[in-house]
This record gives sequence, structure tokens and C-alpha cells, in this order.
Amino acid sequence: MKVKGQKRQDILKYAGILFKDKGFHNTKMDDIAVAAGVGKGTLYEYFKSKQDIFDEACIEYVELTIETIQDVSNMESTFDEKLLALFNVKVKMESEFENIIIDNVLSWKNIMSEKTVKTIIKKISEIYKLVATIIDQGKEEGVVVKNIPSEIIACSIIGTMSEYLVYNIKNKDNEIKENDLIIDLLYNGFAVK
Amino acid sequence: MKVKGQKRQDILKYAGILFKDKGFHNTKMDDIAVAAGVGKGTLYEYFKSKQDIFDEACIEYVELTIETIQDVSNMESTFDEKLLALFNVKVKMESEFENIIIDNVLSWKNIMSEKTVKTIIKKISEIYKLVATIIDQGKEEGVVVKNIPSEIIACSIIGTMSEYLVYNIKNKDNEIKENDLIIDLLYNGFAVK
Amino acid sequence: MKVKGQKRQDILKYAGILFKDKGFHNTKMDDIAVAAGVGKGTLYEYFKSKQDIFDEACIEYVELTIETIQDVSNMESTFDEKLLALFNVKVKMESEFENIIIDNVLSWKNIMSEKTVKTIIKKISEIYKLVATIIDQGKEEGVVVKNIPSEIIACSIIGTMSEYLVYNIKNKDNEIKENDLIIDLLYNGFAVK
Amino acid sequence: MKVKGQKRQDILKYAGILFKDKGFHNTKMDDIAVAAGVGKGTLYEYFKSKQDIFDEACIEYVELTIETIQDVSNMESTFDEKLLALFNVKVKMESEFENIIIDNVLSWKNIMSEKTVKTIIKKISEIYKLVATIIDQGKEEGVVVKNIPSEIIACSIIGTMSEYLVYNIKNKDNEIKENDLIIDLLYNGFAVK
DNA sequence: AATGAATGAGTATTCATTCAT
DNA sequence: CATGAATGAATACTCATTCAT
Repeated sequence: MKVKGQKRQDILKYAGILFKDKGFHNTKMDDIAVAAGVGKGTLYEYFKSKQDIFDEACIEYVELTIETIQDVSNMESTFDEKLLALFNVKVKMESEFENIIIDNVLSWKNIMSEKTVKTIIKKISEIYKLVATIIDQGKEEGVVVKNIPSEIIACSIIGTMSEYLVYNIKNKDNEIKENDLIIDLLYNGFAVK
Repeated sequence: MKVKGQKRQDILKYAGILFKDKGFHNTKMDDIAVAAGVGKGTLYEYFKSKQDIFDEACIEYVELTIETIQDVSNMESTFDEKLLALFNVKVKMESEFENIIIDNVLSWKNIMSEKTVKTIIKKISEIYKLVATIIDQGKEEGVVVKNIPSEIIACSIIGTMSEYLVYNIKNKDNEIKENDLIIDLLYNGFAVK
Repeated sequence: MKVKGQKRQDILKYAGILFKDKGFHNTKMDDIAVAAGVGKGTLYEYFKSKQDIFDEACIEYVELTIETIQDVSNMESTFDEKLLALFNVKVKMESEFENIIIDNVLSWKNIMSEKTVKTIIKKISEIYKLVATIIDQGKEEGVVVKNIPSEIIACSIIGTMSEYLVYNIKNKDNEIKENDLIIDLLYNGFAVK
Repeated sequence: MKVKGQKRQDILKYAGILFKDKGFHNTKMDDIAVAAGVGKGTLYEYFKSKQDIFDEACIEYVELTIETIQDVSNMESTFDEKLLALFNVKVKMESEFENIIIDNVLSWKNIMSEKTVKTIIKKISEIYKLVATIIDQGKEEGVVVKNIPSEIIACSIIGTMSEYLVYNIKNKDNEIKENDLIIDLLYNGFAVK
């Protein structure tokens, strides 16, 4: 079983798209083979099983997410700018793979192998840490309160972001601007001052 | 002295639990029959198909959620108390059926029938409206800012709640208290004043 | 298990109609119960099984056929008239129960019980004998050749009749008249004299 | 060195035998797979469904019948010889597949697909035409009367043949000889001259 | 006697996986 | 390396039969 190579990447890429569109059980090995432009037998040259492809595709996706957030984190920008970038990057991500993995690792535990679930949970905590890093920058810049742990703030940001995207599902293309109320809400909360 | 329709309710109840635990495709009709304590054929006396059971179980769950939130909304309490209740009620709900439905209506579109997806989307907007009603009360009480639409605030609350539960997944039994930082975050945001 | 009674007759009658219209396997016990206007359980008060109903209905039908031919045989008529009557009676019979039984006892052996097949084969030979009796009358009248056994002539008559009905399937209502070519054929054959 | 399509032919052949022996509903896909010496899944590589196999097997059989009769028609023989050949060929056919199809296209309409029924009815009319051609030859030879349409004479011949075979069911191997009474009957009828 | 709700044995079909070429 | 024809385990659903009322 080969572990590297362009063909392997192709399979993962097209399988990922199909899993996203049709779910695990409605995606057939035939579909994947056709989409990836290889013979059905070839899938088994690169992967042990359908399960295996699914697991790898999920990990692949999470890693892509991490890279994207890493990119945001690495930007030469203020906290404010990065927060906005995070929102808008998330929009793009969501529209590519929806939230079947990140938001549902736990519901999907019966599809992913135990081992992959663990891998992904670990990777998700990386995402939290990355977002927390960005928040730490905000604290250093003096725009974020210091008395709340960054990871809890990350919770609020990621959760609000996700929910807002569902709420706004129809206007997927809309970019979030810095003066959007949802941003104001994150910064200032809803309490009357 | 069985109540008429009791058997139907039993089937829905146990099917719901199984779907939640193992997903649609990994739940077999046999499993449901055994769990509900009826013969396999009996399932088809009450439901047209497995699909039908799934759809009804989902609707049932969403309706249960609505009722629960309705109860919170109907409480003779301040906004502050209701918000806390919402958090803690959500904890209990989640631990019973996770969020496979609400958060994923759109990803599940290939499992639920088109008709049921529409029904559920309508019902979810009821949830938003109910939460918005609670927020309106907060506005009347003068504790919630009036310049942000209640539904957007609902987004922030529901999203933060969901994410916080995932973050806190290991300590499921922990009740959220009024002085929890996550509540502070919702009220005041993370901006330095 | 009751063996007599109007309700039993009703069941047989409606079951016969359904078997004829839809075949054995496509006729459900539910259908029979509804058609006969009784409860499903009641069918089992009068019959051991679906198989049993089918067998009895077949026998019933063959007996009806025999009675009909008996009636023709008993007519106060010449051979010529009886032959014509036979043709036209057959038309009516066919249109009521097609030829699923008489013509196919052997093909249906897997549906009818062995015992019923034997019963019916015996009854069919009665039909042959009845037709032979009519032919004997023709011999006595001096219109039918005496050197061919009546049962072989019966073969020719019954076979030609059946096939002609299939050939003429579209004009079911057409009565065969004494000057029809098919009758001429039976009397005189196709050889040039 | 298997011929392309050989496996498909095998399936059809063995399915045909089973359908003939046990009927449509009593022939299981498992039976066909075992009889044809292939895996159950393989059946679905070559046919869409059980229905499809049945339909094709029926058509196959009718085509075989047509070919056989065509062969008789093509013989370099007199009408008398061909008529005899027809009788004896029919014996062999019958003993291989009985008459479940030809005689019953109409009763079977709920088993065969509508499309196949139409196909077969068309093919059966070919059989009539073929037999009529043979009769035409008889007319040319001056041994068959010219005032009766050949297709009606075909009716008489085919019907008498079928019925005689049922009558003679026990002595299947007996060949019909030119001086058999049944042949005399067809040529000269039963009328006293 | 009459019923019909409950049942579970029985079957067509699907699809991940194998392996000869 | 690559393939896809062949496979059979697995499963939703049907319907004759039973039996408590």
C-alpha cells in the first residue's frame, strides 16, 4: 500500500468532495473511482478500505483548516484584522466542506475509526490553541480583556461564528465587515453599559 | 391499560436513541424492533419505512426542544435567570440527543426527506423566535442593548452555548453558574472598556 | 374448520376472481378478506391456508365448467347445435376465468397441491368424456365418422376451440355461427376432396 | 476460451429451466445463481432484476420456437411432411418448456413486463405467419382447400396439436406418424362424407 | 364465532472487497 | 502497477398465519 503520490492525493480530494456532498454511506467506492479517474481496484492499492479513505479525508480536511487558520495567525496584522479574517476564512471553509467534521466529531464517532477520532480531537485542540494565540495577541495589544482565559474566548468566537453562518446560510457570499453587529456583539456583549 | 398510540411513541423513542447513538445507516430495523420490544413487522404497522421513522424521530426531537425552550420562556423569571436556564437546559438536551439534527439539517439533507427538512427548518426558526422573545424581555428589563436585533443576539447565545458544551464535553454534569466567565463574555464581550 | 356455508362460498367466489385477475402470488389474503367482506382471521375459520383456498377455488371452477358442459350435453338438441353451444359456452367461460387452470394443470403443479392436481386431472377427463358423449350422439345421428375414437375428436374440437379463442382474442363478444369457417374446418378438414 | 456473452446465455438458460419447473415466484435468485454456476451478485451484472431475467428468458424461448418452426418451413419437403414435422417438433419443444408462455401470454401479464408482453405477442404472430406459409405451400401443392384463410387453418392445426399433446401426455416419446388418426382428422374433419 | 394487531420467516438487491489477468 | 468482473454477506421490507379479545 502506497502512502504517497499524486494519485493518492487525487483519490482523497475527490472522495472528500463526495463524502461532503452525499455522506459516507451514500458515497460508493464506484463513485470515488470514477471521480478520481482510476479503476476501482486501484483504490485498494492506496487505501485499506472505504473507512480508511474516509478517515484520511477527514484528517486531510482538518489539517487544511489548521493550515488556513495558521495562515491567518501568521499574518502581519492587528488582532482586529485577524478576527475578521478568521470569520471570512471560515465562511469559505464552511462552503467547501460544511461542518460535518469539526462540529460533529462526536456524532460521527460511529463512522470514523476510534483512532481517527482521537487524532482529530487532538487536531481540533490545535485549532483552539491557534485561535487562542490570536486572542493572546489581542490581549497584548490591549484590546482584549485579560481576566478571561483565551480558550474560553475562542469558544465564544468559534461558536458565534458557526451559528451566524447557519443563520446567514442563504447569503453565503456575504463578507463580514468590521462594523457588522455580530462583531460588535463579540467585542462588547449585549449588556447595557 | 395502554394508551392508544403508545406503541408508536415507544418505537419513536427507542429509534431516536439508536439513531443518535449509531447514526441512520448503522441502525438496523432489527435493532429498533428489539429496543422497542416489538416484532419487526410491527414497525411497518406504524411507519411506512425506516426513512419515515427517522423523519418522525427528528421532528419529535425538535418539537421536544421547542417545548423545553418554551418552558424556559414561560418561566416567571428575569432575563438573567432565563438565560442561565437556557444554558443548563441545553446541556441536558445535548446529552440526550447531541446536536445531530439542529446543527446539521443541511448536511443531513440526503437522509431526511425533502419534506421533513423543510418542516424542521421551519421549526428551528421557531426556536430562534423563542430565544429572541427571551432577549426582548431582557431589552424591556433594560439589561440588553436595544440596537442589535434580538435574532442576532440569539445567534451569539446559541452558538456560544453549543461550542462551550463541546469544549466542556468531559464535565457534562457541571452546571453553568451565573458568575461563569462564559456568561460574562456574552454580557460584556471581550473588549477592554 | 367449517366445510359448508354461504360465507365459505363467498370467500371461494371472490378468491377465484382475484386469483384469475392477479395470479396466486399477487393475490394477498388481505385482498381476499376485503373482497369477501370478512375479517382476515375468518379466512382461517373456513380454510387451512391460502394454498387451500386456491385449490378449492380451482376445483370449484372445474366443477362449474363440467356443469356447464353437462348442461350443453343435456340439451334437447342435435349434435350440430350442441357443438355450436360448446363453442359459445367456452367463450363465456374463458372470459370469466381464462384458461389458467384447465389448460395448465401441469404447469401449475407447483402451486396446486399434488392432491388437487390429481383431483383436477380426474375431473378434466370427465370433461373429455362429456364432450365424447356429445360426439357419440353425432355418430348416432350419422353426421360424425365412426372410425375415429370420440376422445380424439374431442381433442381436435377442444384444441381448435381454445386456439381460435386466443386468435380471436380481441373480439371476445363475437359469437361463433354455424357457418363459420372454423366449424367447416372441424367438419371437413382442410384436405382438397 | 469463453465466448463473450456466454455467461449471460448460461444464466438465461438455467433460469428458463427453473422458471418452467417451478414458476416465477418459486424460483429464487439463489437457485438461478447456483444452477448457472455463478455468484448471486453476478446475476445483477448481466440483468437489472429477476423480472428482467424472466422477461428475457421468455423472449429467448419464443425465439427458439420461431427458429425451430422456421427450420421446418425451410425444409425441402412436401406440405404433408412439414405438417408431420411440425407436430413432432412441437412435441420436443413442449417437453422442454411446456406451454407456459405461448398459451398464456395473457394470463401472465402481471408477471411479464408490459413491454415484454407486447414483444412476445408480436413474435407469436410471427409463428402464425410461419405456419400459414407452410399451409400456403399445401394450397399450392393442391392438397389444402383454398377457401379457408391459412391463419384459421393454422389455428386448427396448432390448437389440435397442443391439445393432443396434453391428451397424450403420458406417452411423450411417441412420434406422430402420418397415418395417425389425429392427422386424418385435420385433413378430413369428422363429418361423414 | 369473528376479528385484526402482532409477528418473523423468507428474499431481492446492494456494494465493499478480492484477485486473476 | 492497474484493473474491473465476480462475489456473497448483509438488510429493508412483505405477507401468511396466529391468537388474545
